[in-house]
Amino acid sequence: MPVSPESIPNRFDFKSAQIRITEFWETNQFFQAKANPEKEPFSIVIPPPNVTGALHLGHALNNTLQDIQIRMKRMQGRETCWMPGTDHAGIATQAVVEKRIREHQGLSRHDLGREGLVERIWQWKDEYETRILGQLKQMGCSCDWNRTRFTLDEGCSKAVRFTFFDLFRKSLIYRGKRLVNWDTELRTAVSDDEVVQKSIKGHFWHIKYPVISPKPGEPSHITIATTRPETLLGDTAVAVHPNPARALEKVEKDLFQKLKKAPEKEQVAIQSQIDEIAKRRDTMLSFLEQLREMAEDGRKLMLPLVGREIPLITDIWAKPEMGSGCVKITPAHDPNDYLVGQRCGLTMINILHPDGTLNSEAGPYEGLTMKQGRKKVIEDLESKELLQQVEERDIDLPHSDRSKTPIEPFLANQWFVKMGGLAQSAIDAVEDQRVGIFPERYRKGYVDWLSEKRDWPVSRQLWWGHQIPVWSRSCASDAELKKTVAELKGPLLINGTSASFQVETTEEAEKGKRDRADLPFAVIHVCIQKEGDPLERLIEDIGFVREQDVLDTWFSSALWPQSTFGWPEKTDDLNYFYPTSTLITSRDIITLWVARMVLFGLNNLNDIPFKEVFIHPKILDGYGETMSKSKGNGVDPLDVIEKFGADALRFGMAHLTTETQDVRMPVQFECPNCASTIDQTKKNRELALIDCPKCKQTFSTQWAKTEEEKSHPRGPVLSERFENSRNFINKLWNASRFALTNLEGFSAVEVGIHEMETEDRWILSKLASVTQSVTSALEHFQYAEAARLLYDFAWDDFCSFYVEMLKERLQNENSKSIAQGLLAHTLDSLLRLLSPIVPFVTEEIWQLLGEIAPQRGIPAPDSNSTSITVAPWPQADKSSIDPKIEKQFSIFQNVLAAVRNIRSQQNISPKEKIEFVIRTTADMANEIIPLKSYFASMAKSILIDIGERVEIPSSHATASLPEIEIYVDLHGFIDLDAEKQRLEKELTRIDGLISSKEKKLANANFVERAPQEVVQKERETLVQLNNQKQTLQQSIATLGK
RNA sequence: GGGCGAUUAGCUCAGUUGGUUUAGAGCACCUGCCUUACAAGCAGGGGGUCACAGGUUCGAGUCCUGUAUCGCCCACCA
Repeated sequence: MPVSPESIPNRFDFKSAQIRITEFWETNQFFQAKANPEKEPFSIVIPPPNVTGALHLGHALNNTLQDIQIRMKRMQGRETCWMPGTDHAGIATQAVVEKRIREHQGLSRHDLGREGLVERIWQWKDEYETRILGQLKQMGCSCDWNRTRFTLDEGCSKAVRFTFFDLFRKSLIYRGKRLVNWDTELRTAVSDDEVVQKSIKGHFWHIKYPVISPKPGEPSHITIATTRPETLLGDTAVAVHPNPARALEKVEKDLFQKLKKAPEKEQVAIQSQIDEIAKRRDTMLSFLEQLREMAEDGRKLMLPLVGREIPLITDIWAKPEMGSGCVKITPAHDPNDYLVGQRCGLTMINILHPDGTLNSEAGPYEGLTMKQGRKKVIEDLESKELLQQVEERDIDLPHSDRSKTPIEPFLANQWFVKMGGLAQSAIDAVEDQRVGIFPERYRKGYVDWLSEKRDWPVSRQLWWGHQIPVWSRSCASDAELKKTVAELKGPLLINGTSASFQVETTEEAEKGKRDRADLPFAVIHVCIQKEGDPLERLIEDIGFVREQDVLDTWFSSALWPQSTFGWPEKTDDLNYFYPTSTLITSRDIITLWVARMVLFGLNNLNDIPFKEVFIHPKILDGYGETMSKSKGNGVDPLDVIEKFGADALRFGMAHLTTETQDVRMPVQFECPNCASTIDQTKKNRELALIDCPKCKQTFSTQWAKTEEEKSHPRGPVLSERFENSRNFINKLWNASRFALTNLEGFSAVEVGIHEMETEDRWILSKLASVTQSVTSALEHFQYAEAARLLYDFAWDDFCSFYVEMLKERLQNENSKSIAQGLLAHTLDSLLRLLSPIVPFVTEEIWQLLGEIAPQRGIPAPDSNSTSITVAPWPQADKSSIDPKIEKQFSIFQNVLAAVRNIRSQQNISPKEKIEFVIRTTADMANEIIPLKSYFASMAKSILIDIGERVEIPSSHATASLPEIEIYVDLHGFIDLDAEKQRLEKELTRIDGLISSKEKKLANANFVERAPQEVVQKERETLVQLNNQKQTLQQSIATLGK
């Protein structure tokens, strides 16, 4: 079928191409991976997106970068597996689904029950998983879709259970009472990583605690200050520092140290702190010492409102430099107080129900929420005149990242993973480079975080997740304990191979403080390795009850690289693809996810999960804020694909991924009525409706809720950043369109170097360099560099020069065949190099090219392949790299630019043909002559003479390059003023250069100490510049006549 | 409080081990072009004392120190 410009549209129709090509890829199963010992494997597991919602631009970036690696490696001949899947995202997903059910039906999870809620979440999951996978496919991600996994599926669940059992058996998992971050809304503990600090306006209450029967000279009450007065209901002590004098001294000393090093402007503040300490020493020290003695004397205080006697104790947590110097201790509701409680053996009183209301320990306040409780406590204190003072104060309060409600520290039973040895193994893996982290600066955060070796709380009081495979039973007495253990070991044969048990002695029992009958003596926990093991029923029969809590989402995510390849089974896939090659993710989950994958990989398989990790940037909006749907500044990748195409999205993403992290991307609304763009501001991004300033019509945003609002067409949030990429793809499309229309009758022939023109050798030299550097850039995750190299090569070298130059040759039957060969070859290589980044447009062109030029290649013909996705990656032909040719070509380019510049400055119509001569050395002339015909085609300028002696036109414009003088014949229509201006501007520039060179060379130090070749070069340049100056001066003088 | 990063044109960003004729691109801007691959294009142009102050060096956007501003992460004051 003949190809004409008319048969191919002049814009790449990405919409239809994407659909067609995606189908083509799927039908041919190009992305399916099989363990194949003949080939070297390359595997990546996707960071499984949460099924909480649709993918955003950050995901688009993350997955584009993975796909580029995958596609390149596939072309490089590796057996390539990109494992897709999604994450159940416990808290996050349960929270959104609960919220929705509450909003739509007014029901809580307790109305639905566990099974009901979980079923609803599965529905949600199905919906969003489909959507997410669809988005990935639309982006062109070349995952092996047959392998798609989910962190709650059977295989992952098995891996979770086996891992849990293994750790349990090794006593690396234990249950303990800990102060946890309690989310009262979701009624679950959340980890530290799911807590964010928010500054809010609050108060600082000073409350008087009466001293019980004070001795003469002793105070009648002690004042403590608190931001959370309601917690006093759970107070079990008041503390004072054991050595207030020393503590003050130490603080003072530290401040002096700091003062010495501090910059001037901070010194005043530090000095005033020092003064404050001194003042305290005078006014308060003796009082604090008196309190210390009272504490040592065992004095007690009366807890206001509750009427409980609490001890006055000494503990270093009390800071004499702060507040009143005394601090109330609420061990069950404050992390620091908890530690004090442990140190001093204090009773821990939990005053909260899991839903955040006060329990019976709060006496008359029972049933109130914390907020109501605070109000009532304050009122009561006021009426009893125990409130001494109230200050306004900004307080940093921890909030749950999920429910956005304040966190209540809460004492609860939780399961923990012991991190000591596991963490150390993960540290070692990175420190001895078995796992490489790029950019390297992220290693520090990883190592530091693991070095803390804080035990990992893994239980969540949720319903959506992996239920903890532990059955527990309380024993009221030592006898009962012994009997049950004997039963487990005996008839039930629990010996650690597929089931194991632990005995948890309760703290109360340990301390011999068992004064409450409802507290057990001990608890036995049984962990069973396999789901559905008959043992589950057997132990339930003897009173064991399954743990209701589920595991932290990260527990299953941490197993992702192994569970998806079949672990705990020893599958061929696992053997072949594990450890995976590369992990590409964002920096906020280096600790939560990356570190834990490493330690679980080492624990389960005694091998790292991946060899290298690449941390990519974050995409921010124009104000430097993170994009998110809740702010209204989020860009939906599908909107970008809709408007600019998937390739433009991908190329744009690659282009953004520089070593310098984080990219600002100003975003705009696009008016759906007139397609004009409206810059997004912090104000308008929160509006449901926006009036287009151009067409005056109204459009809606993501915030549209009411029917009225939704009746307006939706205006998507986009970024102009992708326009350039779209244009580039179209440029590539049109260059290919040109090539296709000019390759008719093409047959691949062997082309020797002697048959080539200068420009052929030049483009091959450039192509070889770009092949080399693009390959290296991508292998080192330098995406922006790779995109830039390809952009410049395609647009500047290939389109602007090479294709332009071929136009003439393709008209000539004699030279046509070689020109076609080079055109086909260069385009072919360019397409392949671009294919990982822009797979759709390159595939589309590849198919068209395959029809008209089934064979291509230089020097020898090479056959096409069915799809560019499986075509071999171009090899750089290093023998083509020819600096001499490149130099020669750049001289041509400079002359061309000079002539074009003269044309433009002289306002010569593009249609007007002009003539010019070049005065230059014989050597230089030889360089230029082979390319001289192109001055005519590319600048409508005929080079009529060149050499050492040429006839200079009487009326001319001049340009002066190193060793080259250009005289453009402007007989008659020269614009003298314009020419004079141009020359003088050029002269000023040259003069500037000359003086800087002269200055440099006049410096004796430079001449003596700099390398001789540098000095020599400067000297030559100076001579050159002076020559140019002379030419210019002469021309100016001539003009004056 | 600890750690990390950034600061280059109006905007968003490049700038490899210090040395090409005195910093590049895209967008935006100005001038001229519908030149049969591409107006999502072509040709030309204007615009930056590389945040500031010191230092090292023959030579600094690039290396070192300090300052300022911004951002992120971690830990936190009853």
